[in-house]
Amino acid sequence: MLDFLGTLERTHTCGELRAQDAGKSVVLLGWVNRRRDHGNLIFLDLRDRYGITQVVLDKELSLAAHAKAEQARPEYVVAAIGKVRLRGKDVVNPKMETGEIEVVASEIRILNDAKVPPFSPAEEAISNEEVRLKYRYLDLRRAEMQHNFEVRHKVTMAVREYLSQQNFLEIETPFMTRSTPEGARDYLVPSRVHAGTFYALPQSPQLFKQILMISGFDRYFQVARCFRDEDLRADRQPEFTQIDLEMTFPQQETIFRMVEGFMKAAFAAVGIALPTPFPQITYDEAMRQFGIDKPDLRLPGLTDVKEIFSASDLATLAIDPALPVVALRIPKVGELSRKERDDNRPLFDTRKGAKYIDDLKRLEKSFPNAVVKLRELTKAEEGDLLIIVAGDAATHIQASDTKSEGRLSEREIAVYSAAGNFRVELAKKYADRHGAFAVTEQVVASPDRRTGTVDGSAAFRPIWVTDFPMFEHDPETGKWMPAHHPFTSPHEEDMDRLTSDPASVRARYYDLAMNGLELGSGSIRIHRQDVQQQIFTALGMSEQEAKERFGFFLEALQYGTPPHGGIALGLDRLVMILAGASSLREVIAFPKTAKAIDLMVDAPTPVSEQQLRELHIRPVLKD
RNA sequence: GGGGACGUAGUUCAGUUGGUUAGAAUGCUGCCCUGUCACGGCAGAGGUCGCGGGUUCGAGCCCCGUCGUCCCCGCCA
Repeated sequence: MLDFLGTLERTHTCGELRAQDAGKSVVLLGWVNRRRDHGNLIFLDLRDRYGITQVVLDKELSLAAHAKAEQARPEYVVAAIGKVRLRGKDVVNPKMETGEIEVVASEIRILNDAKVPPFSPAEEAISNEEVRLKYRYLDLRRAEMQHNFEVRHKVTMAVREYLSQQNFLEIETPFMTRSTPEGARDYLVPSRVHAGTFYALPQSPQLFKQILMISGFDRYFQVARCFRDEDLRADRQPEFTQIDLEMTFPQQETIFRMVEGFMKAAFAAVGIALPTPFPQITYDEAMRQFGIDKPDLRLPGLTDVKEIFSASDLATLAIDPALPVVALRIPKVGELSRKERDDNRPLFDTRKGAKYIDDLKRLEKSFPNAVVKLRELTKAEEGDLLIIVAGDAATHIQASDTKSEGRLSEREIAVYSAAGNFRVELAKKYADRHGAFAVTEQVVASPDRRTGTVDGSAAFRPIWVTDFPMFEHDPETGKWMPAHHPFTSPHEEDMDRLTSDPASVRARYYDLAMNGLELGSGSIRIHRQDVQQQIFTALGMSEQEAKERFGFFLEALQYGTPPHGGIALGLDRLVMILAGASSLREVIAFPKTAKAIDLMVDAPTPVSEQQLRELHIRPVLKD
């Protein structure tokens, strides 16, 4: 039989009571975490968001309460009414925050029972994700998940607080908006009122926030939900949250200072000191030094080692002399066996004409001096893994390769990114050996974060990546495509090369990366209609076409648009880093599977004929 | 769209070269137990080996297909 709550009110949470509360009469309400039944003596561990407190039932002291506790099972919801008692010296539990006390119950009320759960929220060991997602409410009861969402809340609050202090206004923008054929696939919402037309869920509030600048709001931000109908990854969900902001009259540095400010505040909110300002690197430098546009600074970058080989050496090794020769170094990995090296082969991308040398012993036999110089240049220490990456001479530079004064060509990028991706893969694989990632885990797990502030300078390595190329070359169509959305402003001094040498044009576009993860990106926008038109022209988009796609926006641009710019940061990814999680699903309350299914509510589902008819939709199903 | 890993008790997993009655731990149920805290002891229940087809005297194991979960490429900022 279940009991009524009656007028009972909670006096303390289950994580609150300490030695100095001994003697107090208390009412605890919570879930049965565990029950230890010793016959005439029963221990109930009562759990809520705040912690766990041991409740004792002594048959001799209270027969009725003891009898109730006998019926209690894991995840029952229970009220314990009684007195706080200091535990005897030999039964103090130092592993529990409330371990110095216990509550001697005079009355137990079972407020609700529970089916036997498919897995226990009391266990730390995690069940398989399919089960976790189906029974998400049980999964979310686990201490780890409760902690993740506390982190998420604190980070969000700190960001809101900081931006609000800096005069930013939080303004909401529509979920039901207009489909724009740029970027990702849209999620569509059919209109009932207008047959055959659709709203789209926003991939980001991009155009709205720019229009808010035109509207004179000066500083806008939003904790904004975004929707993209693309295939998922561990760090990609179909709906995700961005800290989206935009401001008028900014220099790039103005935006950096804002973001650094709220990042520092967000980290401080969870007890981590993050030094500012963040370092900066240009896109080209990032590619040269890390082979990737989201460098992980916790490990050494690439080293240019072309000089260690003579021209004839390069020829002997079948290395293309026109392309970069770089070394990657992973500390403390030790010498790899033949088998280990074989196993690593699939991690290297040879598709775009890059190759690598990982057998230094063999190299040393023919080129002893080169290896000596290699060790010098890379500052390698004993036991560091060194691998040389270069262009394969057998793959000839194709006519489509993009050569432009001062910029990296496609094939150069191919070599750098093959090296950069290999570096990342090997770093993941040998994480136990180099220990650079463990530093982050230690800070995340540090208990000192609750009481004070932990130094996060080695564990969290943010970096601004600036001056991305304005255009990307599409080898299939031979056309120049916008590397970002087409409202990104080019550098003013590169404007005259828009059509003559598009590859050389730098965008006023920047990314914030941290620990090898892209946290966010933004840009200084185009505020002049004539410049916008030039960009469309450079992209081969006719005036007519531009009007059809973005007419409303081009119209707005003509009514006194101030210079403006902004950024959007992935809140989920930020929280993921701070929670030490390896998937976004750990920091999103109700996430979707890799096939974009919600296993708990079972969505998506078919809908009734009637609903479809009202929406003027007829499904076309493949057999 | 493509590649890979996995799918056996509620859960986590083992299951030999294809062989007779599919195991362990944990959870669950019952009984016992006054200082446990992952309590302990005894007894017990619990299986469509994801699903469908095939090979075979015989399939959890081999083959084909299919579904689901995860990771990656493509895609996506």
